[in-house]
Amino acid sequence: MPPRTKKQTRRKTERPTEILDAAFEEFVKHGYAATRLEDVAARAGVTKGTIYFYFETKERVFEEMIRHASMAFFPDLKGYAAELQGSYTARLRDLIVFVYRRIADEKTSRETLRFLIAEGARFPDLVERHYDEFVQPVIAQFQQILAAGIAAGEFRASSVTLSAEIVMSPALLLSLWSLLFGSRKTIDVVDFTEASIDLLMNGLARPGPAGAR
Amino acid sequence: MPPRTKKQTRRKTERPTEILDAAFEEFVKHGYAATRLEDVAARAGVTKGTIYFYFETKERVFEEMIRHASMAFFPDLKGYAAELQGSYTARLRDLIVFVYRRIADEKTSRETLRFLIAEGARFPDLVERHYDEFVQPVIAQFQQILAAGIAAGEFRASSVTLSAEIVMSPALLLSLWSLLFGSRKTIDVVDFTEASIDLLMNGLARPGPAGAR
Amino acid sequence: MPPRTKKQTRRKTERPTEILDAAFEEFVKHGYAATRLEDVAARAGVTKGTIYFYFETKERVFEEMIRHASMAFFPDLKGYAAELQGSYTARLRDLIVFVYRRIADEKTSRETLRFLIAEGARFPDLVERHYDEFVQPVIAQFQQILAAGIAAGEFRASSVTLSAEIVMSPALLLSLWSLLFGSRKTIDVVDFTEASIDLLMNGLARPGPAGAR
Amino acid sequence: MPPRTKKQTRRKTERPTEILDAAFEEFVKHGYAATRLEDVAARAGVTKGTIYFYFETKERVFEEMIRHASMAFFPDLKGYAAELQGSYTARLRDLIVFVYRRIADEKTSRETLRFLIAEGARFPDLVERHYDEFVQPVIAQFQQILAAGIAAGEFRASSVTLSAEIVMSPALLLSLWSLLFGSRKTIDVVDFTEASIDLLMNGLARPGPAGAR
DNA sequence: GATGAATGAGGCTTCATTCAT
DNA sequence: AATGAATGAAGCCTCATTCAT
Repeated sequence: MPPRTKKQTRRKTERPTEILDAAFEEFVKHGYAATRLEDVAARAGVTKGTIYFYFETKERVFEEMIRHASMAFFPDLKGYAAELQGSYTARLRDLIVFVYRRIADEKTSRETLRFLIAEGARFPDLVERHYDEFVQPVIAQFQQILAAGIAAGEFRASSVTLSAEIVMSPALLLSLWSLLFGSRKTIDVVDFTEASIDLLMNGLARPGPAGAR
Repeated sequence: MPPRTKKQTRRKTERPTEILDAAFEEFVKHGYAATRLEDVAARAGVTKGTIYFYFETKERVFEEMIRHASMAFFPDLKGYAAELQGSYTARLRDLIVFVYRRIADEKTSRETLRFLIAEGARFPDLVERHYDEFVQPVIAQFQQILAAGIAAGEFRASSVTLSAEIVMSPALLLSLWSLLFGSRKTIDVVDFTEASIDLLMNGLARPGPAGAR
Repeated sequence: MPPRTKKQTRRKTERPTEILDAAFEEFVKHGYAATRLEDVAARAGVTKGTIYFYFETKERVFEEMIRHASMAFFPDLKGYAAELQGSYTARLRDLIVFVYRRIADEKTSRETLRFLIAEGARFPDLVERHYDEFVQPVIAQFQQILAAGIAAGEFRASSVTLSAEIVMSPALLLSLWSLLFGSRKTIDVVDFTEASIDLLMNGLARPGPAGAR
Repeated sequence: MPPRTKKQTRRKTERPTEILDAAFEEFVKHGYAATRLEDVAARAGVTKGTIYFYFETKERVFEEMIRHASMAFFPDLKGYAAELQGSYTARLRDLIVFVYRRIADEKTSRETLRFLIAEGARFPDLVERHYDEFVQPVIAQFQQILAAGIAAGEFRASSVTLSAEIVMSPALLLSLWSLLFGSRKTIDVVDFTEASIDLLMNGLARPGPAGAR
């Protein structure tokens, strides 16, 4: 097997990915409008023309980049949730830790959130897609545990319906915080998560004889 | 004093404001980069040149517009907080309703959040300023009530410190939700707020003999 | 009256015309596609941007240039035809000389013909407009004289209808000749016109007792 | 010889022709500059690279395409003219019908005319070649009949020299008409040809006692 | 012979900014 | 104060051309 063929082949297949990776970095640095495709090309080690060989327009590059970047978000969500064991309290905690980490800690999901907020109006399909693929499923997982926990008598059944969105709120705040203040004002993710869980678990707990916790 | 002069004067004074109002609308519609100063001028009923009479650059227009838009956010926060009465639970609830409404319900603050997320890297001073003027003070108010409530034995003293940011999380999620999905996926603000308060109050409550609530 | 104002005013009014004149020259030299708007601008003594202040796209420049160039074609056709006097033979001759000169001799109409042939598919409206404003009226004038001449017994009434287009044919051949061969293969316009007229007049003449001529 | 080789060979031989045929269609549709070699390739069922295997540049493709297209114009002109019989009037009529049909009726010659008019400046050799191979010979044939007819006393000897170009004029007008107006404004070719011949024959006729016709 | 990935010069178009009036 | 004509830098995109396989 001659190395050339291999390299060529690898190239042809990987070029789009390399371009999208480069695009992610540049779009993160400058935002959609201020990013020059020429810089993306340079970062990817190709020239302008090559980008247009694989993508029709700058908008398409952006769209595909988002698609590419979000592939790694929750490939395992369903599998993870399905394997959760123990009390619902424990399951909820595990899921929270898992999801918070993904949302708040990872640059990719954080910056994708920024892109969607900033350019959502220009790319409504992307927003829609993210809702269907990530937001809705995550909420569904939380909802399921919450409902099961209530049914099992482990969680308090409130007069008002606790929406799963509330459970996710702190994670989004962490993400937002990072987007806005970067490293200038730091919130300790672990502490913050713990505090959120603490509050939530107490809020969910049934007012039992000794404050079930 | 002839009426002309008066009208003239009024005009002169209001021009910058009119321009900034127009700028807000255009920047909301297209984002910073995609907004054309010409459109801002047209919306304000002036010509491009006029904008440059009042503002040095497009960036300045943007900055001033944010400044202008955020003037109305919390002019009364301290006054409001100072007048709060009743149990700390009641005070906390009142403050939450007050703040949530401001953050989640008003287009101005919502879109300002979008601007800061989208263009914060280009305008770090604006972000800094918003932290100092709005984020920090709001947090401080919450912190204060929380601390007082704990001191008074009304709130549970947790092993982990409940940061005020957590209390604000649901409001930001509402805001984000609106920024991302607009009117497509609606969350009922009142219900959501009630549920958040319900959860929070239970989470804060001391595990008393009968589940204080 | 200060000279500045005058110059300014003159400029504002004449700029589009100056640009179109420059455009004509450049389009003639290189054709539509190969003409660079930057060269047009340079020739007009302005910069690229100025062209876009007056015209939306390159296509618009082209269209307007054609419109502008063709203004001078036959502003006086009807007036000229109306003033024709003498026998129909004489009138026909005069009209032929008048029209041939315009079509065959003038660079403007010649090059416009080239533009329409070359780019007509891209600018169907222009072609349509030229038919309505120039082709059809010219034909009508010829038709009228021919009909009147026949009615007056001056021209032979043929079994086949002599269309006016035939009368114009030699003029178009001259024009084409010039477009194709430029100055390389010259046809003497005056001689050619005379020969055409000679042939036509004999062709039209009634086979009278002594060969009316 | 295995069939493959045969097919292969046939292919190899026909490839350039297939490409030129495809090029003709594309150049007709979009003109020289706006035609993409990629589209030519696609139409020919090959890839861009293949075109460059057979032709050096786009200009060469164009030149060869014109050469190829014009092969079928008048392969038989001399033969045809040589075989003409009967009176010179009859011969002239036959030649006219023959030539008009070729010039006015066939898409290939018509579009070639358009190419020469549109791009002649860029390809002066092509124009020269067409003059030598088609224009001049056709004119020569007409000239010959005309001269012979005059010499034979069948045609009138005018004081002005009747150039053969005049005889061809109506055919070119038909061609032009089609180039400009396509099928929108139609001229009936047969009627028009008849009328042209009618006029010409009368114009050429000697003013005999009874108007020879 | 044929492919198709890659190149890069070149041109159209946009728009923030200037400035004479 | 305000206008609006004019500028020119900058970026997207096209496509003829090349070349390794």
